[in-house]
Amino acid sequence: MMNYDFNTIEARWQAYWAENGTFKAENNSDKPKYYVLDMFPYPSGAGLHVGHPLGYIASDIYARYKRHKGFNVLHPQGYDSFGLPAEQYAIQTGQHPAITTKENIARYRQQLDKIGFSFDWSREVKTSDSKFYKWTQWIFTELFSSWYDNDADKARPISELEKLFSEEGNAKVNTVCDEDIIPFSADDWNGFSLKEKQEVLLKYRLTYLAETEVNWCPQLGTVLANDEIVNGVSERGGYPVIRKKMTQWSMRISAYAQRLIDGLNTIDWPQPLKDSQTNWIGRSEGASVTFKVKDHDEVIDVFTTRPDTVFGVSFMTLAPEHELVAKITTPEQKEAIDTYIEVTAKRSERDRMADVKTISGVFTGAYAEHPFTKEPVPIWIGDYVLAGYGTGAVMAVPCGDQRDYDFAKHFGIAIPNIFEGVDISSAAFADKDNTIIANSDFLNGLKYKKAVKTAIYELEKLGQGKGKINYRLRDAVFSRQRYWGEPFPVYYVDGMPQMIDLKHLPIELPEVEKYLPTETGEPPLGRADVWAWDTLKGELARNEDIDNVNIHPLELNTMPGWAGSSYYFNRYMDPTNEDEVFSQDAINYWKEVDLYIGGSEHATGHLLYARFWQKFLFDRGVVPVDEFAKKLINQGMILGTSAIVYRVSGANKYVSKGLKARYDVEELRVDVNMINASDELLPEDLRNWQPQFKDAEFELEDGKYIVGREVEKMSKRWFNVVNPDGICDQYGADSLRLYEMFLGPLEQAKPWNTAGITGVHSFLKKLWKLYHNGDVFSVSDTEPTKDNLKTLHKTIKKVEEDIENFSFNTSVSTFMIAVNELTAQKCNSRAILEPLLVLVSPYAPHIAEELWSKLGHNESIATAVFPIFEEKYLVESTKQYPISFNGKMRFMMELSLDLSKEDIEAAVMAHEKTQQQLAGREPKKVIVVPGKIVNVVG
RNA sequence: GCUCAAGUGGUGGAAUUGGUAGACACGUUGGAUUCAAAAUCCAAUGUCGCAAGACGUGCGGGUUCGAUUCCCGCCUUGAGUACCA
Repeated sequence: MMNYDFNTIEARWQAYWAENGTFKAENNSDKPKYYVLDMFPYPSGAGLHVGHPLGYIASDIYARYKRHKGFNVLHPQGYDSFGLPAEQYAIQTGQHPAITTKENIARYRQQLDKIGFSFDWSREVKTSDSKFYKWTQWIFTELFSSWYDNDADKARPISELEKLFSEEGNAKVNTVCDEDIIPFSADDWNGFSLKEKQEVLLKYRLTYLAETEVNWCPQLGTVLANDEIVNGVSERGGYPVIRKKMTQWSMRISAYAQRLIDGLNTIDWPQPLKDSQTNWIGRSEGASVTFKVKDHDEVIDVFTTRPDTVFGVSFMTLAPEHELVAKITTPEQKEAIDTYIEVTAKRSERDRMADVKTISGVFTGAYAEHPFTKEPVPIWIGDYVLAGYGTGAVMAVPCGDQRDYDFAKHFGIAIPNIFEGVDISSAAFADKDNTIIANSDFLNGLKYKKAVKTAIYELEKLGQGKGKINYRLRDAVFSRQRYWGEPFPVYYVDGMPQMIDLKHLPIELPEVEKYLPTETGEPPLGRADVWAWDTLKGELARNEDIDNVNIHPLELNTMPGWAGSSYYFNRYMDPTNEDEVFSQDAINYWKEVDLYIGGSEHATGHLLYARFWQKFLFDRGVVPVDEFAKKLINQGMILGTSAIVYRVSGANKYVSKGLKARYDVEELRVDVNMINASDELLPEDLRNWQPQFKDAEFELEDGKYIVGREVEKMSKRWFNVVNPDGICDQYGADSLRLYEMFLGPLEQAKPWNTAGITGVHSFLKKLWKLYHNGDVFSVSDTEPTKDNLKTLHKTIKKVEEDIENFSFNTSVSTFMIAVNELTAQKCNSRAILEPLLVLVSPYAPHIAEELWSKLGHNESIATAVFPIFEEKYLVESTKQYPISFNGKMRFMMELSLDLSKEDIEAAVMAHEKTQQQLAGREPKKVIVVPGKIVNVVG
């Protein structure tokens, strides 16, 4: 009866926590606040496997620890519930995505509840809930109503820009906007029609509508953002992606490029993640240089990081997509150019990336004029120049850039050398640090840095260039031709987008009979009949152009997956507020996430967009801080350990791993849940697993069938998925939690192997026994012994350090040692066993609660105070030797061995040199190594 | 190619950051208990060696009384990124 009955215990305490709202966070408290957040999951149909909860367990331990330490902890959870899989399932089955999503969420919740997390479920959010996406839509309208002021370096209301325009035109406005801005005066502005004004303002807004070249995925029937493309194919599904011009909503994230880089210095995030964001933003300093095209009015702007090499220019290269190509190509070259463009356009992004070695290009027949020498410079096109980076055109300096060099060699273009004392007969010279410029007029004899400055200065004098910082980061396309996403709060009048006022939000997703694009190529929302019309009437009434409204006055695209996840962390602070996205009281109390745990795969997606929105909301005074997460930890992936059986080719016979070399065998993956701790598979289990194995024969080694193992991603197709529910049923949630932590360092990828869980499971049984005498719960009020106290305080110290350093794996070992020691000491003293439970409780909360209540407590252990470490219980047993040298008395402590005072003194004197290095520092202890030497540690 | 991270027993991994390398756990072997199994408990388990001992943290050097830890040069693996002008 008094056995460790984890199933009953866990169910009891999970129910208790739910009933008593144990983990409900208050929005104000005398205690200091602490906000621990997990990246909320996408509720997929497959449910959770043991890899998913890893980060949740770590954050849960930390959240529970912080509670013990006296913090008011916010630890919420929710669902990123808009997304493609539910939509694709809907397309195949006709099932409404809302229904599948609801089912999946229920399943997730059930699985999460089984693990015993301390989530405050009263704050749950779902991005697909209209009560939530009302605010996603509102933030969109706020972005639309804002522009970026470079002088103030922040976003400002668009009304202030209109005022500026009406007073002084756009000449003095320093902003991040579309490139094709035409100058106008205040008078011009005031004379513009309403539509003209709207057209102009659209070029300045932080979210804007523009015809852009987008990544179009025909199979998915939608556009993708750059971070949704991996190796030239779609991240989801792996389908080809082509470039296509479409009118799309975009987010002017490029306005925040510099602040997104700078902000990284103020937050405690993993360096690799910061590096990858810095890399993605891709800042490079250089100059923009304007080349005039001979016999044309056109000019070509290029971006270069090496304006110092401007005299080395011997040709220019445009991207095949460059808009000037058609205008400047001579009649003689037209055919060759057209053919080349056609061929390049057909090559998919992937082919182009795979084939970087082949040099190709065509001469346009046109020439540019060198800004200084006025010499003609031939203009080529070539696909090594990317339309999407810089201006899509380069000034080619073959002596200084290897790609230009290869291109020049291939087409027999001149390679003038402008570097002093450098041989460029076989390769370009790109070493900036050792550059001395030659053959370059006013730049002769200058080193790199000075030459860059001088070149920019001279270009500015000519009005043909200026210093420029270029970013790789592109504005983010925000439209998706999908059904299962947030509808835009947008309608059109005379082709111009209008925002729907907050009082009419949310604009809810309409019902449609099919989830596919319409026959006319409109997004799925085009299937709904003038949806949300009632909402719109009020909006439209205030607009005099009501007669011009098109058939579909509403925006038919939906928002991308990252919309809702870009601010959800703030919404948890006040999740049920219907009047505001969150109250100022709530946001000023919680401010930001103190600890955020999630996967590193979101480095250039979610985590960048969320920082962008946070900075925008900060600019507009909605949030008090401009970085949303102070500290971030990436948990490593848990990998599956697949099990492999070896089938003799052409037979239904399976040979054990050690015998496979004797046969011609095929490898088959089988369910890992059938394999025991020594990689053994019982033939009977395999025969029963799938019909194809029913009559299988086996050749064993030493009477056993041993499988091969392979570590790979946990996935249904490899039969290596381990389900947390099964583990909870068999060993308990506490065992699962401990084992996930015990597997290895949190941030490291590591393979799962269920076999090892017996170790932590038997620890829990030993812990249980420590509080029992036979079958009877038994803890005494006897004074703890010195050894008892030493064990306890050693454990407090280590566990506290471990949690603060997020090395949860080692504290599990520490607990095991403690329990073993206390068992050996036959300790049953309440003064030891009570604090020990508090230490264990973040890791194994259910067993801790059970024993805690048996100790007579009425309150949950979650409210208990973390025990305080006292050094005196550890040092008490060590001996101290007074030692003098350099005329000063020093205190030494011998740690582990019985050496005489003389031995130690002699050893110390023998190493005076070391002592001198330590001059001024007070030595604290001596480490003694048998037969060896001694040193003083400061 | 570039950037970053990491290489420790049969396995996952420890090592107070320069101080007795291999904690803790899995696995393996032997033993106790049992009619038997499960469970539990005890012992052994880096390599070579009967032993004393020697050798051992990817490889080669260096600093140090002392190096898994610091420095230099290689090798390997993993992750990210890639014609970025």
